[in-house]
Amino acid sequence: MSAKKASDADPARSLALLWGSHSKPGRSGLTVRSIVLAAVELANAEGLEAVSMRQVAERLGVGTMSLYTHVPGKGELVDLMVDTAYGELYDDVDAPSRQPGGWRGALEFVAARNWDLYRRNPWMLQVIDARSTLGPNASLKYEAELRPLDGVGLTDVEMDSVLALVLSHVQSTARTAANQARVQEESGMTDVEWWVSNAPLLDKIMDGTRFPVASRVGQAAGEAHQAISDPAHALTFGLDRILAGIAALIAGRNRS
Amino acid sequence: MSAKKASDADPARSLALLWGSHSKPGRSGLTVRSIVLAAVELANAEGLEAVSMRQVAERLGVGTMSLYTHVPGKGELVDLMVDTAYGELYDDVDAPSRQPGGWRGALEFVAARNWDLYRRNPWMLQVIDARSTLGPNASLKYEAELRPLDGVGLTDVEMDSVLALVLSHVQSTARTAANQARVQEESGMTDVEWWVSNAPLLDKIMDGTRFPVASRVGQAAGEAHQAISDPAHALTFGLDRILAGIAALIAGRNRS
DNA sequence: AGACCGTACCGTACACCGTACGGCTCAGCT
DNA sequence: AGCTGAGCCGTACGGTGTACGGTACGGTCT
Repeated sequence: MSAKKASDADPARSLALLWGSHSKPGRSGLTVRSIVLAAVELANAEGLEAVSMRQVAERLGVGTMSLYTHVPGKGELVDLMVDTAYGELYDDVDAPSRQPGGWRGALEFVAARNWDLYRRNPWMLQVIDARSTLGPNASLKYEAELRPLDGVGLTDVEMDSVLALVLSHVQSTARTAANQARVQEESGMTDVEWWVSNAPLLDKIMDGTRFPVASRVGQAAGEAHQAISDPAHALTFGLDRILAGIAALIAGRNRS
Repeated sequence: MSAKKASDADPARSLALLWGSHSKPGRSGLTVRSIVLAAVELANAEGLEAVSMRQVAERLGVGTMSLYTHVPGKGELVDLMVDTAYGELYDDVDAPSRQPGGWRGALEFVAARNWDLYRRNPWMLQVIDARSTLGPNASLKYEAELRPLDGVGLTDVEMDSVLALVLSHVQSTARTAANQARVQEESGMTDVEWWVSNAPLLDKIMDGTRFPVASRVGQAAGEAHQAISDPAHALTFGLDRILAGIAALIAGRNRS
């Protein structure tokens, strides 16, 4: 009944690896660090689905099973990949706080940095949803992103909620963008090309009789964005609304 | 170079299946409909990863390869599953428009219905990100959700952006909730249990010296939600901010 | 009634995945 | 010089999607 499904990471093992000091070069140059780096490179070059133990090993010129001497399993390896990627985010823990524009400028900076992170490492979006084993870089990220919200009039719980909302928006938009890019790459067709090629069929489907508003709005949005969806626009549009909503909350807190 | 990666759906085939009238009972009772239904049941009962061609076939008391007579491949099957699930959403195309509270009440209704959809069919969250082949039910959904936004002062493009923002928020929150539930189920531990059991280690990590704000806020949020994150709270908190931001936009449009 | 044929059905096979197990090789210490 | 323990890895198992080729049956025409 308590099935251990498949390649799930053991949180305790991951934590130990994440915070431990692994510096045993071995006799064929294999290290936890080198394995994780190879896996990340592979993920960015050929997508997360290409990250198999066999492929990572091959990239390192090493037998598949050798990896298991340094890493308990694939799940833990993925946890390590995530924290490594988080390391790119901020130069130091006060980078967001240093931004001009107060909490608003800081949140815009945080959103932009996270957006860049996901654009550079699209594989994270397929992985984050699994769990969040908090390694050193993830912890630093949390601290760095919370600091500019400290002392603006929000409660501690509200600070967490506000940050979570902004991050959730960025992640969701980045996911859409990544999927769109992937589909285009796989099909070799841009959104526009796909749309015009399937237009006759879609016209029959989306006839203005049954779906008047949808066909009108879909048409307008499609022409405006030259695509089914425009992630960059969705990012700024959504962020603007969200920040306005947050500003109202803060104003209310400070007024009372 | 133009690699067909794995089990990706061919959009054209999916569209044909989605809109076509497939009603050929075959000689062992096998139908596109029955296959899709079995797959959805399986996904809800044992998770999306349990939906393999073999398992679906077994559930139907049929050989694995027999499915391929009715469905081109797994990708297309998943597309069919998604549109089937969308069928649960609204009784008719004017259900959201009938809600009290104007556009705001309608959007809250839309958010609630989509939230329920994802809670009932968590597998959709692992699938949606793949692509969005628009079947009949998806089209009806789009129309139903846009109608209450028609004539409130937004441009057509803004209507699309506003709806996308709300749906994106719900989906993102539902994803977090589903992952949390899955982790708890797999580990047999609630968030609280996990937290207290890993507390000593986490205390050493999140010491108030290096991460003062994070440890303080994390503590407060954890105690308030009795979990690492509280999806239900995140849903309403975020929706409130977003709707406030949208209200500001609409007010600006109507003032000018 | 008998023959035919298209389609539904399915058994087998292939290439991939994660990883358990057991054996080999060699660095470093005694 | 000899031993030991750790690094390394070849093989094997059960899972995946699906290509291929063969079987068996329902409906139609003679």
